[in-house]
Amino acid sequence: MSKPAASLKPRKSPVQARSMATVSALHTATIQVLMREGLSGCTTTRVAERAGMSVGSLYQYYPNRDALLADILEKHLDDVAAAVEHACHASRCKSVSEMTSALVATFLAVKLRDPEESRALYAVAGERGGAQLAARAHARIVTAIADMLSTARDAHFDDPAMIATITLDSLMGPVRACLEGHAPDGFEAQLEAQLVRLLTAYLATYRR
Amino acid sequence: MSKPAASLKPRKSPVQARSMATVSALHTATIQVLMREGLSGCTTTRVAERAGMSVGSLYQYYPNRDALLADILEKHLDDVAAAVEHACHASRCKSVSEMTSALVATFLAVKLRDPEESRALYAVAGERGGAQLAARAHARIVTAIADMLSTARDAHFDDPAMIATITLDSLMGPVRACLEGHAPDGFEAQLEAQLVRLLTAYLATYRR
Amino acid sequence: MSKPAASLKPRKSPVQARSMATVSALHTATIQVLMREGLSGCTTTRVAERAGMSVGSLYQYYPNRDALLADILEKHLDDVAAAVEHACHASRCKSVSEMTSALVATFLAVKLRDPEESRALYAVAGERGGAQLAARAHARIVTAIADMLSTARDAHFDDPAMIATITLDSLMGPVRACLEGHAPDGFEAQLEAQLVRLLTAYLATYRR
Amino acid sequence: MSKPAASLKPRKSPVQARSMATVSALHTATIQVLMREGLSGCTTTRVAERAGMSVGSLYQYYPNRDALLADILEKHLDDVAAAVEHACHASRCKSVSEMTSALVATFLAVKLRDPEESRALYAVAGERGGAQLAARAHARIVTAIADMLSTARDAHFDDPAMIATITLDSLMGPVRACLEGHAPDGFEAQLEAQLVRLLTAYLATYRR
DNA sequence: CATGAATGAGTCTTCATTCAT
DNA sequence: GATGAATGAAGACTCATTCAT
Repeated sequence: MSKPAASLKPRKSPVQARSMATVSALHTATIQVLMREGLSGCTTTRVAERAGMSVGSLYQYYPNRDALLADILEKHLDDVAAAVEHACHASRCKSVSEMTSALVATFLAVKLRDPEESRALYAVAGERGGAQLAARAHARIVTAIADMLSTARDAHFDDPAMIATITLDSLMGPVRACLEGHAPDGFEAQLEAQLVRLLTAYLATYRR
Repeated sequence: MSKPAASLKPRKSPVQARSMATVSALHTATIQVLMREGLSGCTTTRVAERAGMSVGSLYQYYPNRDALLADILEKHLDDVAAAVEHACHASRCKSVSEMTSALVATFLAVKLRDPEESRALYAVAGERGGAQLAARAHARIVTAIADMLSTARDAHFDDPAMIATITLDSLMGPVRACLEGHAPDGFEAQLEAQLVRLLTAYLATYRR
Repeated sequence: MSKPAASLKPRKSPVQARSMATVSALHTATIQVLMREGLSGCTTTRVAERAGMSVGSLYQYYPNRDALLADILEKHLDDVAAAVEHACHASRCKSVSEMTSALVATFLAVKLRDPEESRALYAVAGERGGAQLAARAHARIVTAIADMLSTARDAHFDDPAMIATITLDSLMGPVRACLEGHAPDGFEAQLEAQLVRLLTAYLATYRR
Repeated sequence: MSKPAASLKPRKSPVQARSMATVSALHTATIQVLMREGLSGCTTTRVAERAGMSVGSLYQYYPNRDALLADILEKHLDDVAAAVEHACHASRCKSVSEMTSALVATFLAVKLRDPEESRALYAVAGERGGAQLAARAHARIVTAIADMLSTARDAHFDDPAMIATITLDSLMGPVRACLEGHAPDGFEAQLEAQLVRLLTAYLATYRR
């Protein structure tokens, strides 16, 4: 992820079974290499090798390295955003406490489902193209949360977008820390309960 | 920050005035290049050039590029940790509300004093060696917060380390988001107040 | 055109109608790609694509890229040589002035009929295998001109081959310059007249 | 010579003795590789190797392959143009016959001084960037010849530029053919005399 | 026979690092 | 000590060619 990158879009739409398998292999391989070697060690050769194919094949599916990285990042972010949007929608008109529980549970579920992947992608999100994708996903999620909060049965928010932003970001902090390994033993076990407590207490200050 | 890096320690202890000035110039130059060109564009030649010296001189002070990056990251993290430790120490035996205010104010002050620098360093922290440094600083800060919380006049924490971790991480989330630019207009203005509100509400749930 | 190229000959003799059409399509496509993308941009894939077939099919007709390029060059050179031979034969026993007019007219006609093609092929002729083909065609044309000159009604040449060589080459110079675009406006319009004047004056110095 | 080529200018001005030697070595090596391997075989690695240095060093002096090729072409063309300009200037106000002799002698002298170099550069001149350089040099020489012709003591030219173009191009044709090896034995020996004869006869048709 | 995905050697170019001056 | 030219391994990417479908 750097430079001006001609096109970040994949070259072929993976319609055929073969293509899908290949793209999927690349996806997995990229995550693995990213984890093991870091962003700068995530070379096209290494990814192709790990995916069991030649560099040439990689370039049959992605026009350049950045497009590959952007693609896996985007897919991940889309998953997360979609999951949160769904949860938020389902929790409309509930109480703040219920909203919080659903949000935290959902967020942890998607983010910690494949911790390796989540962790590996933080590096990608930091770079040029990745930052934009991350920003878009962030905005999308903030909107979903804000919309949900607006319908809270037992609270009123003058500036839902701001509250939603704080909510999301203070949720992401511990999740990220957890993924990056800054966490005492047994932290993860209590993570959900603590986050629910944190956010519930926060949002409850807006109870009407 | 990559590869197995022989030694990440600076070559000379900056005892002499000259050395200190040189190292300082390198420090500044590195941050600037990091900001302008990104991690991968932060080459030794460019850093040396910006610092007004030759590459050869840079290598007089650091055994390799990673050591340089690790050094500036470490210094930054030390600053932050020291500031938080100081604030935490000064707030011992106060009320949860006072603790929260002090902590948030201090954290924002150090992190947002030079936002560019903070942001640039996230990329460094993401790579190999940086993660360890970050973990160490994180642990140090958690300890400081936990120690402070243990003395809270109006609350009791069974597991101060866990609470401290959540506290710190949920503080870092919004700060990071802010640095990375995912923030609506006027977000920063309200940031401090909201974070105080968030953490105060959270810690207050442990009020005795 | 490069490397040691196993065999430069087409794989099949275009006996069948289908083959002929295919080879012809490749011929056209190659010229077009050559013109649009230059020699180095003239890839087998692009040629096949433009010819409306797959790379695999291209390789059914030519053993390698060089053979394809050599083939189109050879065809062009054969055309030119044949035209000149014909004109020279038809002008035997005429006056120097008539010979000159016929030669110039014929040469310009074939070379400028499709200027793009002629130009594109110069690049091909420059490389390895192309030089030999060009040399052969050159020799053939020189012979034709020399034979014609030997029969001139109003002049006598002691060394017809030498005179023919000078004649041909000094004709090719302006033609090439014209094709390559080094030519003032209106140059082309006067080209034929000037070349006739040039060569007539030259050959007339051998008038008996 | 292809693509958009950022900058075609050398990176350092070869002011120091060392630099000059290095650049000179690259110059020679490039010509040699160009001759032996053709334009497409003239790779940066090969050139550096032949010049007895590493690729890195080559890139210390030229920003990319095209700049290297353009530079040697430009130097050659400048030499030729300068020589012709000088000769033309020195022959002002002479007779057509004297002008012709001087022009032909000068042109052959510069072009055949180092035939290898001249020949190798034709391929370079064919490509994108090279064509422009060639066009510029061509125009410069045509102007020089036209200016000279205008002052001819024994002839008058209504359109000196056109005549000069024909003159130059019909001179270049045989020279080029000679360099490319399309020439019977003993051709070169008579070349000068024949070219003088050719051009003198041509220009004499404009005698007043 | 046609197809086009797969291959991988080979290109250009960069950059961390060294060392002669 | 400082300098910066030289090095060359390594990376991104291309493309001629093959071969399973």
